[in-house]
Amino acid sequence: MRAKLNAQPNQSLIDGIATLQALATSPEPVGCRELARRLDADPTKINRLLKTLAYLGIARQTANRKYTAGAGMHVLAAQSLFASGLIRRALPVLEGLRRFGHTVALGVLWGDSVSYLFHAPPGIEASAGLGRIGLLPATTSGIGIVLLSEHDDDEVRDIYRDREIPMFPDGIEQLIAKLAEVRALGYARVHVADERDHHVVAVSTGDPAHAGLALSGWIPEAATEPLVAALREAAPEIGG
Amino acid sequence: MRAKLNAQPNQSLIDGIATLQALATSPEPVGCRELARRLDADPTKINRLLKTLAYLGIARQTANRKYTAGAGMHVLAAQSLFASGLIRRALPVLEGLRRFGHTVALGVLWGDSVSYLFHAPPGIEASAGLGRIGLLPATTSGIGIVLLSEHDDDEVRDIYRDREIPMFPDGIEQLIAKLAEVRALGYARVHVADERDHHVVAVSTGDPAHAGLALSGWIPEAATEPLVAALREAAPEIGG
DNA sequence: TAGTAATGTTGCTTTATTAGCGATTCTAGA
DNA sequence: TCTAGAATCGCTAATAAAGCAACATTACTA
Repeated sequence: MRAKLNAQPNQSLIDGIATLQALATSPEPVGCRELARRLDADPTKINRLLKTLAYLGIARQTANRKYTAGAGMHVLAAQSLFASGLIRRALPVLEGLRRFGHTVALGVLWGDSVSYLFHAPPGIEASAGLGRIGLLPATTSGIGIVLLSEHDDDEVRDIYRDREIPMFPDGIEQLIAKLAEVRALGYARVHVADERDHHVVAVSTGDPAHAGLALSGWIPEAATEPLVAALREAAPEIGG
Repeated sequence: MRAKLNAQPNQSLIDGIATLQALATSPEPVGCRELARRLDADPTKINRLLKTLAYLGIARQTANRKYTAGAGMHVLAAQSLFASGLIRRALPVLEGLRRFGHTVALGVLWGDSVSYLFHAPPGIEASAGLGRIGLLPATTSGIGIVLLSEHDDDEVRDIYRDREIPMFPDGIEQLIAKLAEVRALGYARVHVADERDHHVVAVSTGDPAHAGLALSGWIPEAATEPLVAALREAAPEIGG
């Protein structure tokens, strides 16, 4: 469930995290004004937030004055991903799931996006599955769908208010109906959006759910159940 | 080099990141008042910062009202570590360095701490090297020492002002002298603080340096040079 | 089960921080 | 060398944040 705004939120922190998010999702170092344009914010304000982040070591400025993630961001990242045990618990479990010969994925939902912590098709080294895929729209992802289904319908409506919804051309009601189906099933089965007749099956992990686990590939309807059972067996090992 | 404070830093963002750092480095979910005590800050302020972070998905509140990292933190972490390419570039390089039969490590410096992104002794799976070690005092680590040596002496004095320095009982001047030695050599060779006659050799990577690469184990003086050469060859593959 | 202590959160008011405008500095490219 | 765009600064007014006191919630013990 998404937390409600408290009585007196800190707007500077909201702006600062938005700046940091934009920075973290930029594949290349980015300039102060460009970032302000992306955020539709005043350049002076963004400059001050970036300079503050740089002072803290969360961001760093490259030789041509552009900004990118700094060592402090990597330390925070390591703490949250590694020291929390999420990746450490997950890697052997994910390795085990590869026995089915499908793509194995672990992802987390943030707003309307899914970040794939791990995504390994058959044939590549497990450790190479880290960071292969970045952020994708949540509604284009089986993991995204199963994690969205853990939200209230009202929350989903807020996330997608006045927005086109990728893969759901009929809009919010189509998405809400799909999420209801997923809730009833307890897992998501989604058609992959390419020419192959591939599907994703995905379950959530953690209580409350904070990550999703998926297998994808050529999965006929009849093969769904045993794969879901394997995912459900694996999920508590990761959820912590 | 540590960035200088700009003309108008954002104090709320500084406080917010301090709160987030304290949260990320807590091995267990932590309560609002406990966190305020650790930060020597007003509980109301910390509660508001935490609530704001929770609203953003960076933190989440557990069932017993304590706070821990949330999905948004994991997404930011994944973006900065994985999508930036740091881990993806590093893992095959680190795997290659294991041919020497020593412990291989990659770490980043933040303030007075080193976070080990990777630390794999001989005999364990490379992917298990992620997250094995958390935060350590920088001065107890070869990687910390080599990265501290990239700072101005004044910066180092600021970091350690009025503080005891782990492994440097004679204080700041002893540390400054060691850092000067490391600068002259271009690498760090540090005795491991246990009963074995083990040493670490470490070099920095990136320009400006933002991570350190190390080998540790039984390394006689005569074996230092070829190991340093291998580290120096490996470093640009990671530094990006 | 009731009481107590600790914790989490709110409302209000004051104050300090932040925002934005205009100016200045810096850098890259022609 | 000049120009344009980007980065950053200084100043001032406005608003957001801080802190105090009060209230709400929870957990533990007798």
